[in-house]
Amino acid sequence: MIEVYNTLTRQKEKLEPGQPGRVSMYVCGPTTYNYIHLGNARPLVVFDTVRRYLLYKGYKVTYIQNFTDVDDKIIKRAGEEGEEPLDLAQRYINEYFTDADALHVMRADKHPKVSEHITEIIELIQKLIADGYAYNVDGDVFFEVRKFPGYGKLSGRSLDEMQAGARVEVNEIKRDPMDFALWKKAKPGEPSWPSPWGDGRPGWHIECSAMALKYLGSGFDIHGGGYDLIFPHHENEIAQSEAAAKKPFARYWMHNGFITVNKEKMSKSLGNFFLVREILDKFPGEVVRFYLLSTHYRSPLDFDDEKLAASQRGLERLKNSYARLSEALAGTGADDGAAGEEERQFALKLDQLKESFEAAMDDDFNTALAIAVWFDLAKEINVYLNKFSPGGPGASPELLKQAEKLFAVFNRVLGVFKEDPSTGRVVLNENEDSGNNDLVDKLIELIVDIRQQARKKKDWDTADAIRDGLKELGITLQDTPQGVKWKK
RNA sequence: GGCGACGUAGCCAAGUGGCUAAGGCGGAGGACUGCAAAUCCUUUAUUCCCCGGUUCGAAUCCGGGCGUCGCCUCCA
Repeated sequence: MIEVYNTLTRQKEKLEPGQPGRVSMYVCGPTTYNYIHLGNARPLVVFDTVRRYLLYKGYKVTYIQNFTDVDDKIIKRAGEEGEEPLDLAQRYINEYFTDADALHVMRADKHPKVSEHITEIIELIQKLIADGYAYNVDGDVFFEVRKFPGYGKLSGRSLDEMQAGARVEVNEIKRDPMDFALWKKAKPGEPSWPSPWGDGRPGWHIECSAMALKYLGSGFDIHGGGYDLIFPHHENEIAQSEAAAKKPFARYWMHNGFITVNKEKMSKSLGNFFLVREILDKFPGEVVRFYLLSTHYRSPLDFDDEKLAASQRGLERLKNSYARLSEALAGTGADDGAAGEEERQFALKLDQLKESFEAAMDDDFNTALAIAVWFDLAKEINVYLNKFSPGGPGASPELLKQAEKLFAVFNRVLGVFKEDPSTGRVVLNENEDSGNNDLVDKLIELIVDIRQQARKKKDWDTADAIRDGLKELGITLQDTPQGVKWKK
């Protein structure tokens, strides 16, 4: 049984999809006026992981993530760069996929764009006007919040409370300061579309309502996004959608916590943001993803290079264990396969670990705990493998395969390492450049050979000098029982 | 001002009424090695911000205090 923390009810609830065996999800995607930053990346990775776990549990998942390609910030940026707003938005949509791919975020079933859903948006607004929830003031259309009784139910505040704060800009043409724009009258030089109220473009909130209703219908299962979207964005989505459809919009609202820098929210206005691709210059995507999942999704996550580096070292541990496993598996030829006490223990552990992993994920997608279970798996693999010395009796290939499979399952759910689609096996080093630089490789091997000759003669001074010298060039040598391993 | 979240080891981070307070990084010790490196193993919080209270029993519940952060305006 999966439990989900629902922002709407402020508690964990049993996940019961509207249609048995199917889960529909809508996640608010980025406004594409720049490369995405780490704060944008968190919901992508978090909800991608939710999706992956639901798939693992056998649900058919319909996953929609929009792009906001019509927006004030896009228009502003386009003006600065002398580019058409829609072209600029499309450019960053393409760039988005580069980053998302690096983080192993699966493609949504549909990535709808605002600019391609103007018709649906207009129809929705028309309905809201017809039903008395919205009004047109000379080409600007607003949603009248006082007409929607449930306004404030998601963010947990009342209209009166919000106005007590009274930091809302005064806008004479609105009936209530909290009313928000559904349709904005066109200004010269801005992208606009014809509508019954004159040329203009959609307000921010209406797009998500229109697209979610179109692709998932009202009463779909999970709506996700960042914590800061609760108000006003999601509050307004609920108001519009439920006013129009006369029934609940989304059943479970999930919100991820912020990425912080020195404990302060990472945001564009504070200027303390880090672009995903800047980070990817220093760390592989799998490390970034692993780091993003190392904390529960609702908690804040503080970012700095040190923490990523710590994650990277932790990930090495997982990789090593899997590499050892693969090596052992390749080496186990003729084995008695006798199921001794060691084997029974190990088999039992594997079962327990699988259960623990699922229990962690069932509990509101507790990836931090799930990762701990993953480390436990690595340890159990190591402990089991340590019982066998090279040349002696081998480990059980059956169990090793089972362990490998479990590792791959954990990996598939968390999406950390790439997977070989044909074998289902984990790919540990997707970014390693293979094959090129033949000459350099050959030179290194020549040097290594010479060093080996020195070592044979116990000429340690020469051997160490070569090792130190190569190290300074960024090449590390390891003398192992299987021979010398080197790494650039 | 209104509303909300959080405070667990040197650092990160699970756990929210009861077995020995997960896991990772770092540290320490050991195995391996010519020495290293890498790896593996072991170890690392008598205690969960502080003070009261409830309870047979609290990191976990309640009250108060201190501190940090967030939302209320575009933001993932």
